[in-house]
Amino acid sequence: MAGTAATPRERYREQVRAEVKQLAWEQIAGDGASALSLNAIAKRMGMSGPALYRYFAGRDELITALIRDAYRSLADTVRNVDPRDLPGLARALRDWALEDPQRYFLVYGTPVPGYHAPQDITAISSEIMSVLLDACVAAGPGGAPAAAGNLDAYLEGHRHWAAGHPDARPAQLRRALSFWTRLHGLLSLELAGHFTGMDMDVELLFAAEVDALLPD
Amino acid sequence: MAGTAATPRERYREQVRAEVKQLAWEQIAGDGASALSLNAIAKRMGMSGPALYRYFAGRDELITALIRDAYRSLADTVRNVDPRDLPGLARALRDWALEDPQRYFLVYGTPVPGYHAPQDITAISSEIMSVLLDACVAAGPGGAPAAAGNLDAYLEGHRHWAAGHPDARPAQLRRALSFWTRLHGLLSLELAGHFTGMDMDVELLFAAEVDALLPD
DNA sequence: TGTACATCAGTGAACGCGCGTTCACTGATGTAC
DNA sequence: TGTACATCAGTGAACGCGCGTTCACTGATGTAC
Repeated sequence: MAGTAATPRERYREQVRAEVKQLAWEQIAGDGASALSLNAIAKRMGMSGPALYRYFAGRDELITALIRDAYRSLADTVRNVDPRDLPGLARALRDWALEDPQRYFLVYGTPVPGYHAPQDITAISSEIMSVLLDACVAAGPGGAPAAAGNLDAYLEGHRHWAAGHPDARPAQLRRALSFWTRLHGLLSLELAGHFTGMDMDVELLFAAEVDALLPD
Repeated sequence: MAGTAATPRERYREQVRAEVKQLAWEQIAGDGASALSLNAIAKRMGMSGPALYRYFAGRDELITALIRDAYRSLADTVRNVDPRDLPGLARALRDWALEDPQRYFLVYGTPVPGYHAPQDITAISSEIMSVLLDACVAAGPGGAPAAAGNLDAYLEGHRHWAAGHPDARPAQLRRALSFWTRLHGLLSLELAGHFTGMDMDVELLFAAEVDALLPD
């Protein structure tokens, strides 16, 4: 890796940090991010509460690390997909979300009260968006030339969020935005349990929505 | 109204209950539902904590009442729209969401940890869905005959959630589901602040998505 | 209209809990000569 | 290889806080005769 050979102490430090995060995720998986408690984690590790302050400056730093890891994990996941395979990208996103719903919510759900993301996290966020744009451009030309309300014209003037893709046509930008928002809508409703009473095969809905994004 | 004439005491009770809920909403608007505290509300009312137990059996009952009111409010809002005006319905939903983001999240967001909705709330939920279905049927026949993965065939066999609409065609059921999930995707990402860094006119995106749901 | 009683709103003290965080300290591990 | 010192992990006590909830009680409001 990038760093030089780690001393045993450094390796031990990283190991304990990882274990803390691991237990934090288990805690979050149960009751959500707002239930995260340093003392509870310490207890499960067989240590006393203050010991964790050797590894994290406080609760906030731990949450930040978790959120960063979640973004990083998603970014790595989508970058592992063939950049020309839009349905594959959708499937990867879905699998990632179902693997750990609370992790998904930490990224795209209700914001944690009073928390503001540091800059490196927003960087990972646009890395994800960039992969999405790649796939949406590769999927071919966009569909209908212009949607109502001249959205296409607007997008021509507001494509700063797609800075790495000056070649993308407005219809392809639209496709990326729809991909993102539509799939998030389905996933978040599913993960929140809003389909449970409906006896609905969400995967089928998901596939249909992906299909609607592809050229005829 | 339905009840008989209220005694002064009964009226006072309702008044205090309403004030408690009002302050609870203000608290939620700031820090989300998990930050709701009975003691804090009592303090803001100039009363001592235990006094609230005259009006709510506990924190859980208060949250339940708030969630019920939120669902009720949304149901009333959508029922106030011309049942044939699908774009109007979309606009009403959007306005309602923007009016109080946390109220929207209480209905469609990350579920409150450890909370299970009582039956009357799921009833209101299907009331909302029913209005949606009305508008989606009235909007005309569905678009393309069948999406990929024979979703239409599946929906013919799984339309129990649309019990009040035996006349609705599969393409119209699809339209309702897309309406719900797509607009939720946009709204929840917007309310969670995921568009803020993008300099994006979400209302335009919203209008375009609604447009895409209408027959050509 | 007045008296006797029941109902109910609200108080204040208390319980037990878990939280994040600080601080002074003990022991073990590593480093330098 | 051995000694002297510095570094660092982890402990235990403590602080202050706010939480939900219970309990016995006071005082005011309503009801019945």
